[in-house]
Amino acid sequence: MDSCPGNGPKSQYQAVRDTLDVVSGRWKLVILAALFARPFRFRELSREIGITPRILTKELQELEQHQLVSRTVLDTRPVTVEYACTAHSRTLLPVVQAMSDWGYLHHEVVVGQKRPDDPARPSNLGAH
Amino acid sequence: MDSCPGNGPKSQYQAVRDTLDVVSGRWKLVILAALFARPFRFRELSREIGITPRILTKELQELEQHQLVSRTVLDTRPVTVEYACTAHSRTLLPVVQAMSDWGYLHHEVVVGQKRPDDPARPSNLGAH
DNA sequence: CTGTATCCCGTAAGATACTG
DNA sequence: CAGTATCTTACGGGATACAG
Repeated sequence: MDSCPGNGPKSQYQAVRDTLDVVSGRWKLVILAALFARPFRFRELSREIGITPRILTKELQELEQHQLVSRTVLDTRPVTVEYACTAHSRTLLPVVQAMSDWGYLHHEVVVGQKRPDDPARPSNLGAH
Repeated sequence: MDSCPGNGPKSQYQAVRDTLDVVSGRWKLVILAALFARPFRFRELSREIGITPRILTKELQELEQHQLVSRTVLDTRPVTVEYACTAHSRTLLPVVQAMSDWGYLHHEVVVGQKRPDDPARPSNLGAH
């Protein structure tokens, strides 16, 4: 209420910062985007998005601490681990969706052309 | 469509990455959030969000290169410079809005209480 | 006031190899 | 397969002082 009417002026920035603190780096939102589609096993996820094991481990641990991914050890032979999104992480879907949408848009603006496999802008994030 | 039905599987991650490449770091989206409310002068913006001049310069330059902020030199004495959001940057509003919303939500979840000045969740981003 | 110039540090993140 | 251990590099980002 210092300069602009209405409410929560600076806390608005703080809210953005709070979110950035949780999904910082250039991997967490990509990981979540993948897990929104379907669960993945460790190695599978690693290859899917092109991230090295070391980084993936760290990112997944941080996401787990924030209740944004679930880790399930499957009783297979050899043991496999499945990572999936959580109810809480699903509240981040609008963020990921908005970023995904904008990524397409910006690509068109900058490159001036659409991507090959882009029928009519999917939006199939929560479609598993 | 390697594994999941529908369309654009991996390009979805790529779209998120494209966006992250543009708004990376923990300042650009905060800067845009501020400029969505109203234009700011350099020093004013620096103080508003608590960022040092050096970083602010760099961030603004990068945003300018992506056509996400406009820089206007005002003929005052001494000279002042006004930064404002652009038409293109306004397309990022959903991203910033989603992040802002989630920041509030997450704060409530984690801290278990709302902020002082939070009547009913504002959403006054594009309200200038 | 609007920036720039240094100096400096912590950490994100990649490469590679290895263990259970 | 799921992860860990090092080692290394790049860069984001802060402090401070200075210039136009």
